[in-house]
Amino acid sequence: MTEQNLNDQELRRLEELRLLEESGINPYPYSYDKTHSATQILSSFSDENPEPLSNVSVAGRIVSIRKMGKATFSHILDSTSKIQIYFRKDDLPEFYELMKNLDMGDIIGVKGFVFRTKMGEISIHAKEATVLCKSIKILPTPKEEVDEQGNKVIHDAFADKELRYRKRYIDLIVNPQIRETFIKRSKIIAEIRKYFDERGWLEVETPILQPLYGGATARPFITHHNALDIDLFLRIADELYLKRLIAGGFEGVYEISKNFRNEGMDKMHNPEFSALEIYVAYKDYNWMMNMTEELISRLVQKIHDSYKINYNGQEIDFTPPFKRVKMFDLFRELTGKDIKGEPRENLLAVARELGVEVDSNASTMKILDEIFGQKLQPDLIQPTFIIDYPVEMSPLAKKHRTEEGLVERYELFVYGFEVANAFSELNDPRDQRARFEEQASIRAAGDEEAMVLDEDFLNALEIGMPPTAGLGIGIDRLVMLITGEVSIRDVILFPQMRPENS
RNA sequence: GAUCCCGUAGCUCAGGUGGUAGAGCAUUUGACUUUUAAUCAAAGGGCCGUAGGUUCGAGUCCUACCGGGAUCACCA
Repeated sequence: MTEQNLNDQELRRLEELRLLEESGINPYPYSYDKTHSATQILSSFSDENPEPLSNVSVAGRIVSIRKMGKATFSHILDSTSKIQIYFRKDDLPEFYELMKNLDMGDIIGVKGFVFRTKMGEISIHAKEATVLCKSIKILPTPKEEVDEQGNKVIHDAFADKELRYRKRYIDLIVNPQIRETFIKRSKIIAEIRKYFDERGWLEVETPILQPLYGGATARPFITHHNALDIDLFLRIADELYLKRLIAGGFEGVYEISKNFRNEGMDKMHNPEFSALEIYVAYKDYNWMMNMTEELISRLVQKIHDSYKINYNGQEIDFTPPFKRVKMFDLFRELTGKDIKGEPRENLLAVARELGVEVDSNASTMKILDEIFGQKLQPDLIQPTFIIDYPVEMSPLAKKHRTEEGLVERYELFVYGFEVANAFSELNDPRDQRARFEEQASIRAAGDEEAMVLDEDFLNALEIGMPPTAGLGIGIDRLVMLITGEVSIRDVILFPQMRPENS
């Protein structure tokens, strides 16, 4: 921060800072004893008995100032809410003088008594006040109005998305609804941990730097370890490590994992994102489906106090049980015929008939995926489990116990996007090796995203992994649904951005 | 990666067919001891994203680049 780069307002604030110090004030003191949060005061004040709140202290950032000569009204914002402070020159003459050198954005502590103003707002009448931090840079100044219907109207909101994402700390200060979103995100994750911990499953940490990447189909980020002089990959998933732990004897493990995928960014994708994976021994995908339903509906209930939410203008009902549909039954509904096991050429013809855009050399798996993605997935608005996928689409899932050519896998779709993916885990090492080899040939044919054979993971399966059910949930998308946000950037505190000065 | 749109004061935005920049909030000065988008009076504040080009003259027209958004493609 050089003085040349500052505008007139900022230079003025530096001058105020100097004046404060000159008058013996430390503008950056070490601590402050606050007795209450703003919310605690607002929710516990009673007009009949204000006595319990006759001597409180609060701290927060000045977000509005209305000076009226020898009295001033101001709102300060703490982590819970805004609260109005009433300053009278008669009550604190020295601080009142000092207030000339305070601005919007400064942080202060206030001691006083709680009362209700003529206009009906619960406020603190200041008896003592302390500067806790002087702000040099200017905050945006949105104004809040309450119209006749009692609705909040925000004027001049800080709305520039680029600035909001790059300077999230400003966004959090001036856009209270964003703060709410991230509080909800934290609650959702805490609730997930609580649910799993109650059941005795172990939260574990597995490597982010992996010598081989696996557990999903995606292009990885590559980095280099100097001491070992080897390239390492940032994980695209933690699946293969968690399954090693099940082989190692843990019966329930989960990890909330940052994964990294070197692919495009849009409102559904950020290069680093959070995923939950959980593996439970001696269970299958049917059991896991019930667990998923219970977990997700419970999360919605905890946040909304209801199973029904509104997402992007659409009511979504998370009341269990969720709809369950076999994938090929959906295909049958769409096409009027059973396309399971059809040769590639026939599937291609079906796709063309439906107007699905698909490359003529696309694999069987790709064609099915395209038909599903373009024709079926967008209509899966209400929570729906899609069950039993073709084996080619699922190299880590166990073959179906009765259906030839399928695996025991389901995905949960809500509002047209995938929220969860789970299967009865493949634990036959011979089959797993064959699937990896199949992936290798797909890779050789030019698909960079096909899975890489992981010999050590196969070794773990050869040592023996019990029957296991596994589940992955995209945390960011789940948070989007539950908080009503339509862009992943609004549920990630610091979304990836291109650097400003390149 | 493709297409379209955007970039003007700290913030939100105006700036027909080219003629050296405007408003509200914020800031400064003054008035005001229950206001709440406080109000009233006055003042200051701009590399108009960057670099070229056309022109007597560019915020405005053209080109490239930088950054962002939306849609599509790719992708869980």
